[in-house]
Amino acid sequence: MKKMNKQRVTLQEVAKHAGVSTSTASLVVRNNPRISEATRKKVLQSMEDLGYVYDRVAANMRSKSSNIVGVIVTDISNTFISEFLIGVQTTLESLGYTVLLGTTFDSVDKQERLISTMVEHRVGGIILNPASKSSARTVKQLNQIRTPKVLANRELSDVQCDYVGVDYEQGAWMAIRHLLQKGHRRIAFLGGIKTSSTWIERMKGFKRAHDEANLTIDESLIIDMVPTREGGKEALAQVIDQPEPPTAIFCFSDLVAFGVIQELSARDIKPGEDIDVVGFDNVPEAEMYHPPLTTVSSFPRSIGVKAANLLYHKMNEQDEELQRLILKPQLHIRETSSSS
Amino acid sequence: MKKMNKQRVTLQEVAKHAGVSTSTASLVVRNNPRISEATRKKVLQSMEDLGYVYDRVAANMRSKSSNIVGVIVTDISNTFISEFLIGVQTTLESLGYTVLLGTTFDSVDKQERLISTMVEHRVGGIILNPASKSSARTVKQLNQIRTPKVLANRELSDVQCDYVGVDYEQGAWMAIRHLLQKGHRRIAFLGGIKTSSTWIERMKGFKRAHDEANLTIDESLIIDMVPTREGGKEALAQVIDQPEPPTAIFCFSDLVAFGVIQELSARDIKPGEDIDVVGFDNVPEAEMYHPPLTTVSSFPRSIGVKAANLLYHKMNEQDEELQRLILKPQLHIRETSSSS
DNA sequence: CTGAAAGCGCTTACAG
DNA sequence: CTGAAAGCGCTTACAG
Repeated sequence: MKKMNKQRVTLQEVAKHAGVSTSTASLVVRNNPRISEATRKKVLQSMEDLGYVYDRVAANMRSKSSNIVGVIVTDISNTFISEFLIGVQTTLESLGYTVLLGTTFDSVDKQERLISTMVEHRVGGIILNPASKSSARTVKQLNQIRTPKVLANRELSDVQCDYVGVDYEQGAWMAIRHLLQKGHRRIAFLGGIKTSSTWIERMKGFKRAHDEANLTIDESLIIDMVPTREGGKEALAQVIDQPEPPTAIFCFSDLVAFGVIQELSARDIKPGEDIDVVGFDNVPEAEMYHPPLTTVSSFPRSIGVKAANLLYHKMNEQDEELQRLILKPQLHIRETSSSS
Repeated sequence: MKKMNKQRVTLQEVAKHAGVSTSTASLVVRNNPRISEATRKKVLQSMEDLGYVYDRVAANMRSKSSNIVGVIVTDISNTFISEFLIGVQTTLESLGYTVLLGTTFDSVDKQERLISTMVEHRVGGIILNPASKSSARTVKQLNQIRTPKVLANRELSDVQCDYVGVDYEQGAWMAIRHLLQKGHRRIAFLGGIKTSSTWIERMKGFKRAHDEANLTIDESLIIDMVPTREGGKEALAQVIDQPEPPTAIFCFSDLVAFGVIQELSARDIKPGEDIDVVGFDNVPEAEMYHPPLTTVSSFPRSIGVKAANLLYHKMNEQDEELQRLILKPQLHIRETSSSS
């Protein structure tokens, strides 16, 4: 809580200096066209002379509006999220909004507090990339707040809310079908939290591809684990020493895949030769990795852009209809699954 | 600009409902201890009953304070920056502040606009990771604003401001000395903008190490280029086809090094065998890269934490003394320079 | 320990 | 096209 020592120049002082009323000065700062050119110039000159700085806080307060948007994400160090955030930011900024950022690190408690903080700060809208274990309490909280909001990357059932994300099921299906076509019959699915919609959707695709090939899934090859590099390592360790280890691995995310590959290398197992690995997200590193990682594009930046635009509409129109925007994923076949 | 349709419950209504005065209610929300337990309970109950949400905007407005801090960075997709941002965010959040985020993408114009926006939003303080080409105008703007501010990662001469960063000179010196000890005599320095303090500091270390070994620097081996993967590729291309190519490469950042390695691979030159490569930053990918990259730790997260703490002090004490916090870097020798 | 009044710096009706 | 007054939802002195 910082006390401002130096007091600001107010619009009133500007008005007095320019010899006009405060309301006239107010119209000038807001570029209202019904002010004569002469008056406008006079006021602008006074603003310059006095070093006036517009006070958006006071303005927003009185007009009961806000050009701040709250954006809550799980983890900025995750490339997928930072790309998403860039999409959100650039779009909102170009629309004249500024981003109030919160990071949950996937903690539901933190998420709850951040949502409250955002509402207390009277943001005009909220874009939320929900924590993977978002609970019934979160749902209740979200349904209560009247601030326009958009969910991104992960859907929450029972929340009446617009949503932007990728068709995870389709992405997983494409990846698995690719592996099946290569002749694999024992495919592991590593990483991700079983209760999260992002995992469930991938699982559907995983299952659908198996069903279409008349294959049953071996549950012991499905390991639920935090979607991080460490999680990937750990999940791999659990699956690789089985009597019948998998011949291919579908990873929840590229980050998980990097952990998996690292652990494979530590065991002298060569990805792309001894075992196939597929990731999800197509982060920039995937292409540069050694070996380059087969993965599914999920277009985080586009998701960000679309989420921002959607929120913008929500904020500026009384449009009641909920929207769900689902982007189509794309499979990139690289060396971790290219040898045939 | 979003108009709030549903009107909020005000503190006045809460007070009336609880049968106390507004000022008493105000003291309750601020946890002032001089309110009796009975009154407090009554008011809290009314808040609950009415679904009251504290309005920080109004509170900050009246008390002329702010618990929002503006953080302006060059690029979130850069791992160094996102790590820095995590340090800043977690620290500020634990101190009760929320972050208003701006990204300049290294554009000075954008930076200027973002600083203005932050000030107009009356942030309590600003943490700025300056764009590399920050101009005299930026300096003037920064010196004019009275908001407490801390510069991070890149120093601006002529700006009266606290600063937190790494000892880039020392880091570069360590890297070059390592290469010289390995017997290299023609070391290139690729990437980075010559006018930025981060480049200048590295150059000093580069030069000092050469001086100590009584070696002169070949200017043709120093290529100024945007510090990105692309910049690394391009810089390498300029230097590798010389009649006397370098035997080792010192890169401005790990990102540049990744570009350099990629371009080397494309030319079938093996980093760590045919040519040595050293990066700067020690991003998480450096260790995972193929081959693992020798690099210098610059501790972005610690920089973020320290910048946030420093700003916190600036905001809460009239401490006039400017501080410069310079972290010591650390050299990590890995495969791109380990064979001897 | 509690209350009535004024004010933070704007914008919003409403007059002219 | 411009002005005087009221008010956004709080907190701040100042009384009691």
